[in-house]
Amino acid sequence: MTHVLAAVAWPYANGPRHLGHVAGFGVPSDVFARQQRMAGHDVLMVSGTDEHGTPILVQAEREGVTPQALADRYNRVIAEDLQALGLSYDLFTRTTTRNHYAVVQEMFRTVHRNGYLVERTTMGAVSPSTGRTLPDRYIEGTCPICGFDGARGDQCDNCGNQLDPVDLKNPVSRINGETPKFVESQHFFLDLPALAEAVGAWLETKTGSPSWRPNVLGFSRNLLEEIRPRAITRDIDWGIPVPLPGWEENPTKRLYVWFDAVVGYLSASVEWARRTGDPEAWRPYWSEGARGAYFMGKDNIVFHSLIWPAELAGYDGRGSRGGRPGAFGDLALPSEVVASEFLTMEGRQFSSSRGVVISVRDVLSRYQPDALRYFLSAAGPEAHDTDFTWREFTRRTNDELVAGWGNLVNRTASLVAKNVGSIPEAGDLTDRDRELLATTSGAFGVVGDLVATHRQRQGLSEAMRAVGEVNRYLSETAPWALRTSDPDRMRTVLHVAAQGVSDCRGLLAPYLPHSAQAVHEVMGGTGTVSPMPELREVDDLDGGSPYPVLQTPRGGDGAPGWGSVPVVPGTPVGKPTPVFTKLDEDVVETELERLREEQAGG
RNA sequence: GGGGCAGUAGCUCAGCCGGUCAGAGCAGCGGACUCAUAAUCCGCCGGUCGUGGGUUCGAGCCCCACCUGCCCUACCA
Repeated sequence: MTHVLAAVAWPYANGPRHLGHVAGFGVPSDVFARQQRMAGHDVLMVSGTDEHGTPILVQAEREGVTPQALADRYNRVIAEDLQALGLSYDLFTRTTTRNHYAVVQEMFRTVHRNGYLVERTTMGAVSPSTGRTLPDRYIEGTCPICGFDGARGDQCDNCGNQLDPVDLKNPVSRINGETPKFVESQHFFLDLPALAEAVGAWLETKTGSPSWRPNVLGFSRNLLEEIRPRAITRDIDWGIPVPLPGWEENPTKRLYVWFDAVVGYLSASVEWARRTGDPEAWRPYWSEGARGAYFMGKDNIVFHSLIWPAELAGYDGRGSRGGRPGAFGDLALPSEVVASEFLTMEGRQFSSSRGVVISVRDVLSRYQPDALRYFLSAAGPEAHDTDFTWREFTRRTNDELVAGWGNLVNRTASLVAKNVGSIPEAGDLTDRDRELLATTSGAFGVVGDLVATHRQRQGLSEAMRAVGEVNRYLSETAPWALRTSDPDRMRTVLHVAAQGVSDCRGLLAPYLPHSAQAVHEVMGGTGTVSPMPELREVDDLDGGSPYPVLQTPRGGDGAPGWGSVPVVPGTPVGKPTPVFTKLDEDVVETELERLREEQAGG
């Protein structure tokens, strides 16, 4: 038994999340966490909404609400969506809790005390009307190199050169059109060069690890080569105050959103522990022997393989300036950074502004969560970008999920119900029977290894192969033809088939938890085999406003392990109702039409 | 500009460290079966593995160049 921290990227609360988001961090982390729990590990899966930073501020102003009100709204929307998908967080919280503020400030103070935060004067763009930092990406102007008009502050999309916004000609704020002012400002920088050796050494230990994708490792190493100190404060009034005299009282200086967002993994662990009644319960998940798996999309790699490890190394005092850990003690760096590539939508990149988008909520309002989970697990962007199309979604659902797995459950349950009424006893097993049972029970080892090393697509394909084997077994043994000729043999076959279905259910449970539960019940089982997250309203632990959290009941009596569990003869099985809904072919056209309208209107 | 990924049957893709690796699913065609959400099972058809070089006894798998598409480049998973 190992302590496993499943650290899931924090969705940004400036709007509902779309399919690409849950393909990147959501489904893969849940498949992993569920499988690891079944395998007997002690898993802590945490996340929450990321609620600070400029985009939320801008969006709130556009809507005429406070940033907190905007964050409240989308925090709830996102939590509800993730719940509906069945993501089994032990705690899904948010970054505007007092607990989070306190943990982030403790992180800052200790890293500062250890000497890894340095103060510098910078020249940066601010909005003349508000005095806030204007991020590079919000500045537009003429490229000083190629003369292109639509260059952004950080990069010219025309010639591809990286730019410094100070050099842009005719710079204009994309937020309100005013001309930005470039002013000197004091900021704290995370001294990455002083931590580069520690981070580099940590990365080196991951070379050759089956849990690291080579491109993530390569990309991360590359980042280390040209490492520079990085500003972690901003001129903005929405964020966590800098906990130092002279700064804390200043309403226009706040910590940079990314500095606080990654600390969320720790603060959420702490919050989870405090809510269990044992405030120290988070520690085993953050100690050296624990496994810490971080899930995100590829655009987040830098924060998880560089910035966060550097913050942790600075906190622990592992950089070139030495130091010692703060109140949380020595904190373990991630053991693996699992990054997905991107999901595209009908051949185009997801874009809310261009209407190339479908929200998680929309999909779940019309389709079963496991159909979406199946598609994303079978065809998601695990190793490279992949495309979501309605045609392929419909095909995967109908031909693989419904016709392959759903039908196997249905035909088996139906045969048992009609001919016996309960799971029959097995008589003498033939070689064919043993072969099938060896295949389905043996698949646990293979699928488990694949999921544990983040090769979930292959894992699912192996699980579905087992499904195919059971279908083939039924065709070959044809129990329906034995009813009168050899009822004893029929009972044995049905017993073996029921065992095969049970095994497949277990193999698929991490991927398809909703239907695993349903299949369990169709086959006469009782109790919970797939715990589901619950949305609860809770009080802030430190006197802030109440808020919703997701929590998932742990273990329980009926929680099955990772392996074949013998079916119990005599368990009553009635006439089954289908577990999955087959999609009508016109779903494709309907959805494409919806998308076209979205683009026309958006 | 820098970095990365991909280019394998009509379609979507597997192919980990180079030696039954030329595969799977879908589509198409033919058969079987009828327990099951017209589901399932069997068989057939189908590819000079982007292009050109190189290394090797042997290369989708390694190296170089090129072509094409995509992504990241530090506040879109």
